[in-house]
Amino acid sequence: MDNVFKNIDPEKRDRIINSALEEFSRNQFDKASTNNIVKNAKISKGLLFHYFNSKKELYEKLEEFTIQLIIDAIQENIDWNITDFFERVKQVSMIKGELIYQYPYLYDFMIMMIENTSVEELRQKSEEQSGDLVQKIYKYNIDFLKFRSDINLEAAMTIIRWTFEKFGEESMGALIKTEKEFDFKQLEQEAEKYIELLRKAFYKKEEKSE
Amino acid sequence: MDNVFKNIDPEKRDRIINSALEEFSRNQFDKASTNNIVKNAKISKGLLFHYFNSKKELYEKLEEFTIQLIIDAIQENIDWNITDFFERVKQVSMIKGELIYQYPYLYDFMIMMIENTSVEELRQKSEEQSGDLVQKIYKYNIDFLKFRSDINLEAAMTIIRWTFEKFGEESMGALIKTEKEFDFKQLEQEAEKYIELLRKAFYKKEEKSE
DNA sequence: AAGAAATCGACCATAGTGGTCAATTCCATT
DNA sequence: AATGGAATTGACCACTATGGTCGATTTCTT
Repeated sequence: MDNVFKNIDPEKRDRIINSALEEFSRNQFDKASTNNIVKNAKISKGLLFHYFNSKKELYEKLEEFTIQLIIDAIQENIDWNITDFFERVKQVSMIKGELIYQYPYLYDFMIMMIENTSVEELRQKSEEQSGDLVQKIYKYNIDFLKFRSDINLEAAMTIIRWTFEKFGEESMGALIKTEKEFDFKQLEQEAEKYIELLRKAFYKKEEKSE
Repeated sequence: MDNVFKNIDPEKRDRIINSALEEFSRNQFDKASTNNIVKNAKISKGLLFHYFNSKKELYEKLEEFTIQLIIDAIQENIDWNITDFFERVKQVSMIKGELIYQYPYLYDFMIMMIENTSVEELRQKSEEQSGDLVQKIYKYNIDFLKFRSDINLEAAMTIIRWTFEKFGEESMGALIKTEKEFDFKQLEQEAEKYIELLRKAFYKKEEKSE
């Protein structure tokens, strides 16, 4: 991001980022209000336009930022030595959770971004910015022999991914609604329930692994 | 809905409903524009406010309408004699598909509605308007004995439901992006892939049923 | 032909828009 | 303490879009 913006107090920086993420994920570009953004970020109008020359530029910088953030988080936090598919999925979910904890509207913003980007553009951007990372996440160094051989592997992996995505979305939704404290222990326990079930369903009959 | 509005040409009625659903699902209430709604519905401003006295009323009538529409569709189209869980899920998905075909923004509107309604309100409304229908959908007259007895039944049912929801969402997303014709055959075939897999995973080892 | 119902769209006061810029505050260096 | 450059403010601007009104016009019914 801009040199000026990069070197400011991180707490203020995150306030601005979060405020902008929220506004842009709730409204499409035209109706997103810079007035709202500065109000929620608790800065003046002038300062925002000092950091970014226009609403458009702010949005574009925000796109770059989120993409880079996610790529970095994955690259730095996945343990590629772990070969169990469920552990990999769990790790990705954990990373996602931590990101959302810091930037609550990151996910919504991403969804909106993807919706407004053409298939071809997406493919290209993913290649440019992340190399083959997206392809690797759920495939690199995974021990697929653990899966039952009589099932459709691709489909099974998709279902597992979907389950965790839905689980995350619903937990998040419930969390926002009840406004309760984030009970990490309970969440993990519930996730484990689904993991256990999917292991039973898709893995070969138990033999001690390793 | 309003007597005046109820008796008009259904084609025009749907144009208005769809236009309003789109606008309200894309923007939160304050930023949703009645100007946009009338423009896309191809009616005059005056007519909209002849049918509905205010933007607020339009929105509330729209809420009622969507809820009733969904309840009716389910009640009239589910075959409660079919006891296979996957068939039930399939039927619900089909109903959803047909509704979305007629009202493309119905789903988004519902999501937005649910997000903006408190848990307590939701529980109450569901009870009032649908009785125990919501509870029944995936439980009434289902032959649960087909499921493996060594797995968590609740969790398995949830995964199956989630899989179909995700499948629907992704298909819909892809459809909008590619703007290809709706290839129903191919879609059903792909869905069948997941059904087969989940049957293998969660049902008891095959014995001929019936 | 007449009266009623449906439909139109120009019009209104108001609120909100992205962006500017002179003025102020802050702070490191001397 | 004094200086000067950087950070920060918010009143201000021309402009657009807002929800809603209402008299005029068209369409329908008898």
